[in-house]
Amino acid sequence: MNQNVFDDPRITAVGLLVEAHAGLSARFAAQLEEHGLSSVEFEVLTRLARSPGNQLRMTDLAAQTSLSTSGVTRVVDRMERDALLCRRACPNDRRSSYAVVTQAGLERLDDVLPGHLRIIEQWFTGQLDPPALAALLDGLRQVRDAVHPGATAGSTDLPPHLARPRDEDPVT
Amino acid sequence: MNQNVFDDPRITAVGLLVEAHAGLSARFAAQLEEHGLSSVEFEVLTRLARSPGNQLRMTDLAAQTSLSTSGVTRVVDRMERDALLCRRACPNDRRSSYAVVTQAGLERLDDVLPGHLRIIEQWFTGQLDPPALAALLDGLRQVRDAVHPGATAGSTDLPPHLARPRDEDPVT
DNA sequence: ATCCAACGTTTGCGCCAGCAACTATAGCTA
DNA sequence: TAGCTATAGTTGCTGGCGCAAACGTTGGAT
Repeated sequence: MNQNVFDDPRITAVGLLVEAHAGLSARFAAQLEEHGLSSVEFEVLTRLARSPGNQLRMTDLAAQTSLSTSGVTRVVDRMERDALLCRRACPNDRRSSYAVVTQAGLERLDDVLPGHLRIIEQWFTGQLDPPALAALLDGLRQVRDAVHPGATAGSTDLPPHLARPRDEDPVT
Repeated sequence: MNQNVFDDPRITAVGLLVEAHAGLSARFAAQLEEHGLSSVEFEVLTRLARSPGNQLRMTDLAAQTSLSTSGVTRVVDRMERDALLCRRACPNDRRSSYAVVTQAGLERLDDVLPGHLRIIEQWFTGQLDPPALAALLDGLRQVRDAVHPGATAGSTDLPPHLARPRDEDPVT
């Protein structure tokens, strides 16, 4: 085993990405926990809250998160028990059901988001001057586009899966 | 709920980091699986292989990975069963034991590393021209140094799994 | 020498997630 | 209409992991 392999700049690069991600994720999780949310639950809340009618079908929710459909079933179970969202039958397709954020869920999100944004700024975006941040984000975007097929979409936000015009009623 | 919140550039930035990381991780996992390794096992192998004597104490291994000590116990159990490493009593401290990579473990690593490096180059470092890559890595390093608990020692009280006052990370 | 607090590791338990099997519905084809 | 296949969601099972308790060990204090 050649020791120098581990000094390969490619290994170093991956290490930086992984550690930056892990460090940020840990900070997020710590703040979310103060509000009684897991990272997954937070992601579910945001995905729903930004969707038309504050709702998504279970399958679409699974596609927008890193969860399988069975994982979504169980997260939604827990969050429904905690009154953060509720299931609603789909009128057109009796196989489907929507997960809909409740008022309590939206309020929880309102509680969490300011601190969440503050953390991003404190530990991530605020760590670099604007040109350096822009360069970082350009690089990340290029890697993301390469590695995440289907993530193209508008240059807008997280959900690459907006390219999933699954159902109708475009509210916003 | 204000819809514009989700278009906040800070949210976008985090989304890019998370998706780039998730995409790369998925590629890594796919290749590792071809060689019968999980990501955690690969990390354990690399951490041990680059340590003096190809060995680390369980606690130190836990500090260098994202695992708790109990997690390390179990991953070492599995890898010992698969003959990728073995435990060895610490002569100076009978509480401690070393995890030592076996020849088979080193060979497995040799099998995996070329493809691993190829994947990094194909989907990450090779996606950008050298100056852009340097800028990306500089940015990541700055964020890493900020969020990395070891680098910000003494400033905050962190959850136990974040508090890693050790020399954990010879990677970068 | 004894005590005791801290340490290293393992183990019991519970949570969470994925896979695959299952049920129910939808939609096409003839 | 009947039949076949694809789809949406849930559930049984399993494995991985963290927390906290347990156990042995260490090293310092008295």
